[in-house]
Amino acid sequence: MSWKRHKENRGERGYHHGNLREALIDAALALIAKKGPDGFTFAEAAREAGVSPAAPYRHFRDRDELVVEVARRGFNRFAKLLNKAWNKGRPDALSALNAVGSAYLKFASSDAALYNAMFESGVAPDSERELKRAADGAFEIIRKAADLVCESIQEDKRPPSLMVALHLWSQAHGVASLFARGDAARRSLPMQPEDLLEAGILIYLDGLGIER
Amino acid sequence: MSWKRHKENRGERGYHHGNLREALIDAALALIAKKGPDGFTFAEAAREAGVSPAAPYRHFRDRDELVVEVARRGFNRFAKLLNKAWNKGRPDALSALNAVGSAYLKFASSDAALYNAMFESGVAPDSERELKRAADGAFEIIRKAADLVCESIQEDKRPPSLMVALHLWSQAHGVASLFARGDAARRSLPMQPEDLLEAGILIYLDGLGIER
DNA sequence: TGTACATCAGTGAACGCGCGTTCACTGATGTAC
DNA sequence: TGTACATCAGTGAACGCGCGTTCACTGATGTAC
Repeated sequence: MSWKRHKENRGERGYHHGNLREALIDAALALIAKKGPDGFTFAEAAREAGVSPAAPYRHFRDRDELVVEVARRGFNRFAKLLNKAWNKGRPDALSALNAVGSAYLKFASSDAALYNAMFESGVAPDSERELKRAADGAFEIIRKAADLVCESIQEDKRPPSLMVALHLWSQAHGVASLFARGDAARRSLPMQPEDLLEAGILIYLDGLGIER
Repeated sequence: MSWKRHKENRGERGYHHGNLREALIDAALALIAKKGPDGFTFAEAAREAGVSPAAPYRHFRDRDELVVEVARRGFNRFAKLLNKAWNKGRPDALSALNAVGSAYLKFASSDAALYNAMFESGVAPDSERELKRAADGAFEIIRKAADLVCESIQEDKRPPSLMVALHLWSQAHGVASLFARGDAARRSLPMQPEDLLEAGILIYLDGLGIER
């Protein structure tokens, strides 16, 4: 409840909330975490934020707009985390790529509400301009990683790095969404998801013929 | 509306529906296809089946039990299709595996309602015994494929075939759920999802060191 | 073959509930002069 | 610095709606004798 800091730290607040928009997003996150991306309601988010059911309409046209905003922020945060894990490809491409993989799975499991909103909320990724920008921003990290990995392949054998990026993404998303999700639909796995993904990427890179 | 065949082929039916259970499952499928796995209601399914809102309770304890049943059937059908595509590994392991991959994606896109119920409905896969059996049955095909593929690898380099199966599954699921889904959340892709998956599997198998 | 009876599947009316949305409103905030 | 006013964010009551669930019921079906 970040808005509390703007006012008194007690429960009371004045007629104006002060930061309702943020509070609604927080509430949506909490509710998505609890009940999945379709299981939360506008009214409930308002209640959680301690505000009348009509108040959210000052900030969001409807429920959908709120979900899209949550997803957008999710992608931004996701991009930041992946970028940090990538660390400009240091100390070497392979280690950095593995770090990205782990960060991917970690995000999917510990920020399950965001990940759900981003990938399973049913919103069309291209429906909103800003949403698409944010999603592209996250994918950009994976592309950069694929680029660097491809550079170490002999030129005449070098695959299109976009394809490599898509392979990496779908492998990571597959592991995340089957075995590393943060909700009840997670499937059990006789190993750590991180290890499964790391091994898969390693084998794939061998297949590409990168030297290591 | 398979029950119609049991009765007259006209719209009328007697006091008893004749095959309400099936009709409700059909209705659930249609509604899931239209609105996603969380977007359908018990009442609406009843209406669609032309029956009073209390009638479904004779066949399903609640909404959830109906979704689980849909998912269970989905896995059974999925297993059948994959098995057919696998065709006992003929003419050779690699071709058969690719056929399985294509069948996987085809199912995800043309039976999107089933696929959604199976993987994104929020039901815990292990919550229902029969659901788990059905899901295991589908995975079993992938395991068989992985086994055969692994056999052609020099024994001292042979990876655990369970791991290989999990890699194949997550790769296929990743592509399916990002790029080959049959609903509005499908992401656009500058190539055929089948080709993306096939290329990915090929590279992966190269990395495993199978000869071909 | 007919009849009595048990079982079962679907009815329809009713209930309480929470949701989405609207409306005229009001209290707080900021700004022009 | 004070005051008048415009703007804005949130109120609270109200509405219509569809949902889930229950209930005593009733019509159809099957079976025992």
